Amino acid sequence: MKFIMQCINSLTFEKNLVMDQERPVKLSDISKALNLSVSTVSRALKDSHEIGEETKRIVQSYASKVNYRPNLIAQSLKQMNTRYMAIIVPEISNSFFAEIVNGVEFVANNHGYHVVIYQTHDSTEREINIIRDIVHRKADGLLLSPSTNQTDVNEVMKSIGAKLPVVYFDRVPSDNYCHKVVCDNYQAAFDATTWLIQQGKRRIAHMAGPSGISISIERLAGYSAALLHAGISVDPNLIRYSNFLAREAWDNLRELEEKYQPDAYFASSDRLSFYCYEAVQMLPEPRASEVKIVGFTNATFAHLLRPKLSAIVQPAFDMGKISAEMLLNTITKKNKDIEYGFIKLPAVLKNTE
Amino acid sequence: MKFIMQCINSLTFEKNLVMDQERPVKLSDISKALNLSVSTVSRALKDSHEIGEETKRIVQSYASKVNYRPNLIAQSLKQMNTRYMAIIVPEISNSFFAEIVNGVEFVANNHGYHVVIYQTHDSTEREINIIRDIVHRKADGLLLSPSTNQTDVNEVMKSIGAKLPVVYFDRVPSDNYCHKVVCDNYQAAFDATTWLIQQGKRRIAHMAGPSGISISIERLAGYSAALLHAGISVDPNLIRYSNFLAREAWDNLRELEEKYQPDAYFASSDRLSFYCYEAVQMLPEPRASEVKIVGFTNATFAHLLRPKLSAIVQPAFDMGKISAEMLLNTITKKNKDIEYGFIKLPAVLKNTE
DNA sequence: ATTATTTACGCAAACGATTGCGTAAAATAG
DNA sequence: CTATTTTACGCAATCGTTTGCGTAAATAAT
Repeated sequence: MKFIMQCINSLTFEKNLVMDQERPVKLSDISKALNLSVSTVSRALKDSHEIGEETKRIVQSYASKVNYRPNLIAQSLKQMNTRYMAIIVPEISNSFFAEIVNGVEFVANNHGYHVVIYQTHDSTEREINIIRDIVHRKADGLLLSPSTNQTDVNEVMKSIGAKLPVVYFDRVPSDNYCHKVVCDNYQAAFDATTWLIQQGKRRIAHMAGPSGISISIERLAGYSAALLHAGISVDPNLIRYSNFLAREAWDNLRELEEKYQPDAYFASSDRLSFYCYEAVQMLPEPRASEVKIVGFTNATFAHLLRPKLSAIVQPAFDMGKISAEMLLNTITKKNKDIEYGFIKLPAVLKNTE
Repeated sequence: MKFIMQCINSLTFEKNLVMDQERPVKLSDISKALNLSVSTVSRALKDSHEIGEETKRIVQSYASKVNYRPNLIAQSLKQMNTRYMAIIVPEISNSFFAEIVNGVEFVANNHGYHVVIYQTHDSTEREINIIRDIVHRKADGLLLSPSTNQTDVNEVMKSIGAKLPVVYFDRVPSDNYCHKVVCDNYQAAFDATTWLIQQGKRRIAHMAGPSGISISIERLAGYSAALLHAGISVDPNLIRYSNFLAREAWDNLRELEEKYQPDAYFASSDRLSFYCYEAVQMLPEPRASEVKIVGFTNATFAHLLRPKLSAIVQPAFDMGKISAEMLLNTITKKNKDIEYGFIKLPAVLKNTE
């Protein structure tokens, strides 16, 4: 019995081997089999009006019988488009960006587009290489959240020019000659800070992201406005800029704790939120459980933390959807008059018990 | 002054517009400019021995001057390869898979390959469509961790046959006619369960993944072996299979708590670990802090949870690296005799205080 | 000096599709 | 019944490379 099974497997295996030799069927195969020209077959398959109904039926049924799939490489070469869009994010493991990607995929797939995901790991050098490569591979469009150091990237983007439709999201350039999708960072930061104030906090530290990028600026502005609105002066000592290296954030946190002992933290990014949380948990009680933290994060399990990490949750999925829609629009009406879009979505404060 | 700036910007803008009209330079542009044939230019650029040294220098320097980049689409069409590999994962926001992707990228990029990431969101239908699309787009290879329901996927993979080199990772088929990279799930589960036993736990529930897939089977085996090794009988009531829907896991957890009140949980996946943790935290004290949990997870911030979530951490980055290396090997020595590889890496238990 | 061999390049056919144009046959118009 | 239009298809160029083969000129061998 076992021997028989062995034989069957072996047969299946050989059959597969034979099938594997077959190359994918192409237009000329169909044209030969049906005694038609390649062009007729091509047109018949796309239901052209120049082809007789009868012929179309024959071609289409034969094509589906032999499981014909057009060679996308050849199509791309001829049509000068690839039907895929690229998205560049710092890190896919970051839930915020993962959700954005999901939103993008949702829209793109519905339009027959593919999404190719790239990670910069917050390295400008990688980012530039990626952008070059995307251009090189002829992506139809790019969704971009530029990494920390913007100047070089801008240079590259300039040199690419209108050759590649681009939609910026999250971190966006300040000028208005581009498509942008963001959340209302100012309002979110204002709300978060106001909430901390309502909890009785006064010495609220702000762990900001790299200075100079849009999100840092807007979140700082919202934080400051909330303080001033509550009649609290803004203490520059309580504001710390960190890039995305753990080291820098930790140094900032340690110094804040040593010198200023804030009674609350407002963290400007996912990673900063968790660094902050970790640093505070390492403090001796009762401070560890008294210091309140609110931070930008879309991490799915943030609500599991005790004491709580209050979270500003961005509508990442929608941001992704809208970004992709904007990109598809500019891809399809290329060469037409460009109308730059700027979408701002609200973020919500959660885990405030 | 502001007016002048405006003008400069305007000028730059127009200049860019002009540049944008330029299409990318191609071989024939170079050949015309240098009065050489296209073939000579092509060969000169790849340093062919059939071209005179002098000519090569001229061509190469001119090409780099005009910033020539070969059209990858055309190259792909001609050479019948695309120099990119696809990787299919359930969810990129899952740190385990994100790390795998990073490992894959690391190796692939070093070999001039691109990595295109696809998500199935644990939908077999999506998975099949993705695989078809990957074949369609002529990826050079595929890294695959098949989703829950394997049969349909196997069917598709069969029909693809040897046309596309594939390396399986994490969740792998049982047969030996394929390349596989996994961690030692059995040993990891054994260690985790043994640790719980050492903590004095006896009624250890196992939240298993979908039955039938490799990781579930091996982890269950390790769990059972550890119990038996400690002289504890395996109670089937304490073993619950959940697919990746939250609903099912929650029902399982509720029933376990109502009927059996385990004193520890061993969770078989990232998501299950967190569901488990959440469910236990919702129990009344003192159970909430007495019940110990250990689960497979690579989440970077798992160590922040209190009470602790002990974690079995897989060497995801290395798994990714090795998978990519295996794939590159089979891509390059296609048609040669295939030697199937099976790599098993150790996982480690962390957060055990 | 004659033949054989390199050397250094060009011609043209691929790769697999798309598409403008040309043209028989069929249909309609005059 | 001829003239014109429409229908239904084929030819061949094209997208940008790569590569087998052919061949002059230059060099080497006899």
